[in-house]
Amino acid sequence: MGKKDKQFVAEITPMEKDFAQWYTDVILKTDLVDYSPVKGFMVIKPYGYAIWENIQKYMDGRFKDTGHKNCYFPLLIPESLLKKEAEHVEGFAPEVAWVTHGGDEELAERLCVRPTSETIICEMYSKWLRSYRDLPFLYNQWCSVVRWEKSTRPFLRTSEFLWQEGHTLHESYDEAQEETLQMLDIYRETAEELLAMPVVVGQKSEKEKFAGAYATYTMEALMHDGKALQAGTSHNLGQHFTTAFDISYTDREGEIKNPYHTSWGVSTRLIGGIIMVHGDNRGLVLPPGIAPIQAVIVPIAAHKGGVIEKADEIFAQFKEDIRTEVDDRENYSPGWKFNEWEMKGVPVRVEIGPKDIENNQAVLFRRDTLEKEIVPLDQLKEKVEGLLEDIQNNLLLKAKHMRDEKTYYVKTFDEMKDIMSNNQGFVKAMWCQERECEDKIKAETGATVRCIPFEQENLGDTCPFCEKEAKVMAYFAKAY
RNA sequence: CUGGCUGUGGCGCAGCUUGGUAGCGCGCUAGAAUGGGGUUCUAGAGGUCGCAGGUUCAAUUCCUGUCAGCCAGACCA
Repeated sequence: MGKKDKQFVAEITPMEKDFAQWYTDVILKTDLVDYSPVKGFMVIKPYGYAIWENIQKYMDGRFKDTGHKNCYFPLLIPESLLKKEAEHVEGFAPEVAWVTHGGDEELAERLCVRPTSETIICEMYSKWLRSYRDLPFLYNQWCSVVRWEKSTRPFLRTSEFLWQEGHTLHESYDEAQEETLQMLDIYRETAEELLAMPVVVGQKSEKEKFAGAYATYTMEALMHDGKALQAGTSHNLGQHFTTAFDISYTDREGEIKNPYHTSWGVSTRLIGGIIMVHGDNRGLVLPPGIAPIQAVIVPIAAHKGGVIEKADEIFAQFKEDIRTEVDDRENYSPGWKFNEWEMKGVPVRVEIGPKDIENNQAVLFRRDTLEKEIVPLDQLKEKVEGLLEDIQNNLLLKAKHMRDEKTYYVKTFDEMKDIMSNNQGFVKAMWCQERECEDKIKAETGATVRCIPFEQENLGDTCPFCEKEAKVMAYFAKAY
């Protein structure tokens, strides 16, 4: 094999060839995660965790700006609590992990590892709430939860995953509904502005809604392979839990009332979304907003006089405002480093070598378009800052185009079958909203109702799948 | 959970059919040169073949079980 053949592609399976393998190659080779000895449990390595920290930082700020406070509830939940809300247990029981022993002694009541914390939080809320003056409760926690999954993939579906879960109580249904939609909107903005990941927002079908919810709202993103990813959900839980857990308060008129309840969450799954929305055959493409390293400085011929010094100088100039690193490793060639950092998705690369120093310039490379540009040193920082902004915007645009290209309108069941077997992507179609019809679509095409979008379009009067009267327009897709 | 494939130094693989206790490439370590798209030379280190049983004088190789990974379903954030 000649020099020219030894390219990046040798490392990563092209996505057109095998998308699943591409994903696995990318996450392992870019050091985001590793497999642990326990099935379905992943180790998030520093480079992957840094992405999560950036997501956390942004979202935590948004939560606090809207009046929420963080707290922490226990990992273990007594079985009796989990069972209090009937629909909820039924939904989660099959995937719950149980603690049955403390040391050698069997516990009198087994404890489940939280699959989500509604029950334990409601138990505590019932102790805390007394008066309408105490409302609203606006709490959030950052933690991990465990769901014993049958087939797992790092970030997309793991038995343990990191997330945040907000749990709020309100006086009225309207207020709870407003909270539910407000949080979904914050999720949408996070996806679009921070992750450059366009999403469709709307309501889940009865079948797909959260176990125990009155209504579930969701944001759905479309991946490069045409599959949809549920990227975040916000639930209006009505009074289902607050009555089951006997959470009550005295209202303004002196009457005992149950409050209205919401919960909402996003998880490390978002990272899987970023990878599959922006990535290409060279590896990751990280939006500057969450990239652990926004700019990497690669010194060329670093042993020559002044090069390292100049690289350090640029670093010092950048570091306050741009997450920057100097790659001064001596044992790798510049070409090797270029490929390495491209694979790791660093948005901007600064190349600085003897020739540049002579000309008072540096070479800038942007990961999204793979373009190079020569820039005078005195404009370098502002140019990089501009590039980062530009890349962030461009990634969102590109992703929107990709999604639009893979979004279809469907008027007949045959068209739907055709799209699901070939192209794959989002399908917009009218729908009767009946469970039976939903099951049939799933069985015959593999697609599920992703959501009933807030932005409705009228495509006709009949449901193309069962010929009954259509009630709404819905998005359908195969999902992760 | 069902079906298929896989498991051999850090990574990717060969060897197994016809049992006789391991080999290649990359990486790693040391030194030197090189350095603008995965650089070259020299010298080294490193595995008992996922795990547990079984068959056999002898198992990486054959058999059984089990664990883990991948793919496709079913189920689910």
